[in-house]
Amino acid sequence: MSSLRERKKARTRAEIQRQALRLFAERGYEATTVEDIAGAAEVARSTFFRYFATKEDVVLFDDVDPLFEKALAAIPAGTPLVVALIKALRATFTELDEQKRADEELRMRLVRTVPEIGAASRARSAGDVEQTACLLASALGRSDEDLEIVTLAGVLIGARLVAQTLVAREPSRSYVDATLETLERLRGGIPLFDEPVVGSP
Amino acid sequence: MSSLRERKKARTRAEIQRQALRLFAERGYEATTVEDIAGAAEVARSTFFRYFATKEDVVLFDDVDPLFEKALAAIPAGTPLVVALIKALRATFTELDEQKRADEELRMRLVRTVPEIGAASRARSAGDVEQTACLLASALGRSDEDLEIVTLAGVLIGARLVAQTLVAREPSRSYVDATLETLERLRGGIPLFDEPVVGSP
DNA sequence: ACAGAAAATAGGACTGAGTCTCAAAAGATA
DNA sequence: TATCTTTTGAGACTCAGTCCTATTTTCTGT
Repeated sequence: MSSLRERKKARTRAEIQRQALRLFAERGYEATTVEDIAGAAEVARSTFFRYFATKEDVVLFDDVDPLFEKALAAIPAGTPLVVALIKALRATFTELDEQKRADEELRMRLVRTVPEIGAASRARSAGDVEQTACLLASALGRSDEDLEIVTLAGVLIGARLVAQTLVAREPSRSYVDATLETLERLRGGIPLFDEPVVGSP
Repeated sequence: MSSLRERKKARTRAEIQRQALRLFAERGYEATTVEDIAGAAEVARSTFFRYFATKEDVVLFDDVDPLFEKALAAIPAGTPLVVALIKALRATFTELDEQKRADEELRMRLVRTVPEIGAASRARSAGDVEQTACLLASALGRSDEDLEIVTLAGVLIGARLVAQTLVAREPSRSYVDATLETLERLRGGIPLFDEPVVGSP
């Protein structure tokens, strides 16, 4: 069913992305203009924007959420939620690595390295509370209006932010591991919540 | 110690932000250019960028945080952290005058409403983890490298996001109340963490 | 009170991202 | 082949953000 037209489109898209990643790696993200990328891919500048809405988008093909959703739904009923989340997270990322390893390396490095891309990535992946609440609601068979569901959604997004912070502090670290560790720590309850403050001297 | 120079700077900054928020409310975020804002604040375009690094920053800039920080430091030593946070939050907002409270409301509405601002706000959340961790570290007399501190910081940011969601659902609601309620709920531990998932049918 | 130092501002030039339009090219259809 | 549709190229345009310089405003020492 793939007409010549569709094959060409796919090839153009891939080529733009390939050249973009190559140039980002060579000269850096800021120092590479969209015009450079278009030129390297032998395409007009306006064509670039027909394939990718923004310059960041070349780096961010973020299909993680739907994959995670699928993985979570596949966890057998009766599993405690935290465990289910942990398993689904592992499954998602191992599946992701198998498919596109070479480019994925570079992509991750750019996300960690270039502040602008990192910010864009966080803005997308952090998602909003409502979205996560929906996910949890369907996982637990509850309503997404449920205040407990919403609260839990917030905590989980917080956990992701913590993981990102940990990776930022120690870039060699795996994001998945950092997330898993944070979830594990939260299983023991929210730390320090009843610790006394020291006050001002 | 506040020289004329510093007072003027503070006034200029406040005026730019006030005009910006007013214009955003009137014509929308996209439809308002930095030049419009500068003009309304009777200031040069380049001056705008001396006060705010980006157009988004004019919305994200928050002069409530330092107030909260002060309020937290004023809580007597020995108070459990959650209680201290709750008290400090209350104190901060009762202290705000009518004008600032209204500005704060509008700011929050824009963060929820304009996708671009929401994204920028989320993108900064990770940085906020570090910042919040510092705050908590000094409140508890610990190091901000402490993993428990960082984790707690993430949870609190999550709580803030939850509060925003609740206000979005029920706009008549006060943001402070929503935050306080969420903190109270979290005192009882993270809800639903060990609830069994239903799996896919 | 006044001169000179330090800081803030206005104003404008410039780069690059993102949008839009239109005519030409390539592909599909019959 | 002729014709209709989709994709592309090219260029004009807006606006965010950077940078530089001359000018004004505030501060400081005398």
